Amino acid sequence: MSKTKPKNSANSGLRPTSRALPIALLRTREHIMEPIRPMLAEIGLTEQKWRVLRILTEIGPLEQTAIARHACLLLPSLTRILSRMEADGLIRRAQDPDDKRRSIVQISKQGSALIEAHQPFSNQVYRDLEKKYGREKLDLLLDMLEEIQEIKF
Amino acid sequence: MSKTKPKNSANSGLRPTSRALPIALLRTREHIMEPIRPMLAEIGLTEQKWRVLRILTEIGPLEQTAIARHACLLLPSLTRILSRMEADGLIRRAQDPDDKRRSIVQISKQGSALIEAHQPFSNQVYRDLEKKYGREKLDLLLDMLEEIQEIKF
DNA sequence: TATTGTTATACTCTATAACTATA
DNA sequence: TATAGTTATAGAGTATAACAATA
Repeated sequence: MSKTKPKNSANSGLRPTSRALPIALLRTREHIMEPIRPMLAEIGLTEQKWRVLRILTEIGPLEQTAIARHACLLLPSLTRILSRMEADGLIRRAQDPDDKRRSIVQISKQGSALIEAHQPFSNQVYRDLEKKYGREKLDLLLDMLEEIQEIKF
Repeated sequence: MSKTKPKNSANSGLRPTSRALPIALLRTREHIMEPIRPMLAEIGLTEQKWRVLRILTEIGPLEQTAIARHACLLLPSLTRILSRMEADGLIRRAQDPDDKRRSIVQISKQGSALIEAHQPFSNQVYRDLEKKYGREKLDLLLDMLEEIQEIKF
């Protein structure tokens, strides 16, 4: 019934790390990613590249500043990542004719094929999570996470 | 009432990224970290070093394998991080007399002082979050995150 | 034989600033 | 003047393997 308190020494008034949101989010993410990482390693994609492909699949052709925002990447990082992905044939870049500073990034057939080939695995991981955690609770959690992201600090 | 669906092209049966838990967790964490990062930069700590200090404060002297697990770091990364932190006087390492393979890491006075000096800021960020998001909801969210971390995949 | 931690290596990401081209 | 993206650079983290010391 009663939770065991950490028997610590110098913890004067600081929340335990399990109740510190940034750390809790990180640990949860690491835990969730554990079964997913071997799959990404197998198809030779970093998590970052994977996110870029997912976002391009979801939204469609997109300028780089927007991709960086959606994928939680800095623009200089994205530049390098996209160069490599373009060389690997996963995406294409084209100058925006209306604003020549912009370049529009689009997923390639090969990139789409990679996403599609992975989809059964991804869905299976998700179903497993639904089964072990509960569909409604998972849905609620995703709602709650979205709501936090809308807060202005 | 009805949620607006993303008007995308090739999104055949894949969850939107906002409903993919690893991405949602990452975005939420980035959003939360935004006001915290300038503070860390000011005191010259990376997020990783900050986590190590927090964990040592919470649990007390700890061997490196355990720190790595709690802080979501690989052991080789931790080795380098601790070397630097030891040189900077933030932690101390001592060989475990009972098992000479192990080394026990302990936070130093200077490290504790850094944590303490930061505490008002940390608490303020947390209160701000409670105020804008709701204390009960935040507590529920932390409970839910802890529960996910206990799932066996 | 297995475990703790270190070292080595190659790759990747982060963070910041300076820069180019365009608006 | 401001913005989109690139390049440069220094620092840091990731991932894997090999290793030494100890159990």
